[in-house]
Amino acid sequence: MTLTRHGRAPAGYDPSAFPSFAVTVDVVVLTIEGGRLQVLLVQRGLEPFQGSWALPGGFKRPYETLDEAAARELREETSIQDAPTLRQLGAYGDPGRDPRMNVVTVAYLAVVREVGEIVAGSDAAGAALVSVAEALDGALELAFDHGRILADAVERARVDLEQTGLAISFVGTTFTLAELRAVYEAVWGVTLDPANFRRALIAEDGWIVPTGKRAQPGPAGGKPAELYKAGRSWAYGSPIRRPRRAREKGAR
Amino acid sequence: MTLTRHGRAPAGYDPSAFPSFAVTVDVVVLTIEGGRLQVLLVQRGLEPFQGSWALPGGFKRPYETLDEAAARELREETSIQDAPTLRQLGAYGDPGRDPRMNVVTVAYLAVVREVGEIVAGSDAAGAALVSVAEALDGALELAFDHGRILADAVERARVDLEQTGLAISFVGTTFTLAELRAVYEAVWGVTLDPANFRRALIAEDGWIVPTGKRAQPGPAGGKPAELYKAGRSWAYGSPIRRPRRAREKGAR
DNA sequence: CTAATAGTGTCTCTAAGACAGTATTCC
DNA sequence: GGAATACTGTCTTAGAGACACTATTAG
Repeated sequence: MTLTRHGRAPAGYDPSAFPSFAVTVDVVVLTIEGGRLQVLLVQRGLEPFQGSWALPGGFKRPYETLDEAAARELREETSIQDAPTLRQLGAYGDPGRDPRMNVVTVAYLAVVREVGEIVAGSDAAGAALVSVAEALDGALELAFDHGRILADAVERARVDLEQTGLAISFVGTTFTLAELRAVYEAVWGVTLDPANFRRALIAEDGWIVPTGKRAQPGPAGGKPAELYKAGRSWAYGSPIRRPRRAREKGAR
Repeated sequence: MTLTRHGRAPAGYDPSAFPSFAVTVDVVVLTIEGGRLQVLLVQRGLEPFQGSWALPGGFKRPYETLDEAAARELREETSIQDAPTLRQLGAYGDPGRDPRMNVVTVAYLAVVREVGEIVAGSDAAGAALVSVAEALDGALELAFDHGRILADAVERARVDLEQTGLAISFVGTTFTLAELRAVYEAVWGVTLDPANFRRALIAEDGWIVPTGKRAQPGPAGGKPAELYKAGRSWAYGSPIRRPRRAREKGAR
């Protein structure tokens, strides 16, 4: 048979008439630690990428959706049971991206407060949280095209931080305004004015709800910060806009 | 063999140990005609979607990238030889999305000034430009999950119109400000003030460059509009921001 | 002439941003 | 007390938006 105009096989198709692929799902798990954006990477003992780091991932199964496959991979490799912010980044299918076989991978972005216990697998030489800056500047050898995927994921996180309520996924159920501000500062690489940040959040109801409790001050002291929980408005967007003229991080 | 922790087959893998898929590429071609956003759809004579409309698309081949596959499909079905704005939307792999076989499709968005001659294929009962509003409100029966893909494409276009220089892809090499404004109005479904629109574009150099020529007025008369060409700044973004409080289209 | 479209000038109001000053903690 | 962090109040300014007005065409 020949391929039809649409490239799809008609009703009585012959499976040998079109190329077949393995389809995998890779997950970029981002979190904030020490005021810096971090990504979860695993190290594998397998050729031809022995010793290099890779994103966690695995095969899609025929009877699950892509979203379900990503959620399953996340559950299998971390102690994260439920990641509401698991979102698709895109598909990567360059020929030769996996030298062993014909693989199209679909990348996902997950944003979590903490990674928790990392589930050690049989073939994993290790797994670690790595600074995104380090992973992207070439200091770390990344397998496949995972460097490109990671770069795309970070760019997506920067956009979503402004367009969606992604920010609260980085913090716990209760948080201080300084913690929330640190999320924006780490992902965007900027410094935000604490006073204006607060004002944007309390200008309208729905962003933050006071709990009445206070956080413990750090070792250097300071006034104890109020603890808030997230309001309903995060379902629709973010109260903080990305600064047009980015103030360098650390500048004042 | 068993699947490894990463779900990938190790060096001496057995191809029968993981599920295989057909990978297709579908292209959402958007254009503006008559002040309305339109999409290119094809009608097919094949079961089980006989009589329904679908996005143009076809199989990815092993030795091309996904981007190349999308560009090839676009060339094969329209007279568009080169679409600089061909961008990936995402992957769609729900089980059963194609009842005939196991298919993961990767959707692309192309924005063009005009579709030109539509290349008729052997199995295509027809091809047409259809209003996006009509295609999405259920008036038209769309095959597979192409309704969802189209909805995602339109949402992406709305975002990219603000974040990137997508707008000039909708117009020709020279254009009037009214034409350019119509792009923003059609995609966002809003009415923009012509005066403020002009001001945003001439506030900085780099957005529009006067050609010295003037367009012919329409049948209703009016002052002939200056013809401009696009400046360099469109590579980095858009001078027009999406209105926060959307004025209804047609309101004044 | 009127209707229609292109283009100019100007006013108002909001929100971003800068920053001085106060409150409460640790040392 | 001083240093550090949390929080409040206020001023300035850039930009979005509204809209009156002028210019040039078709009929």
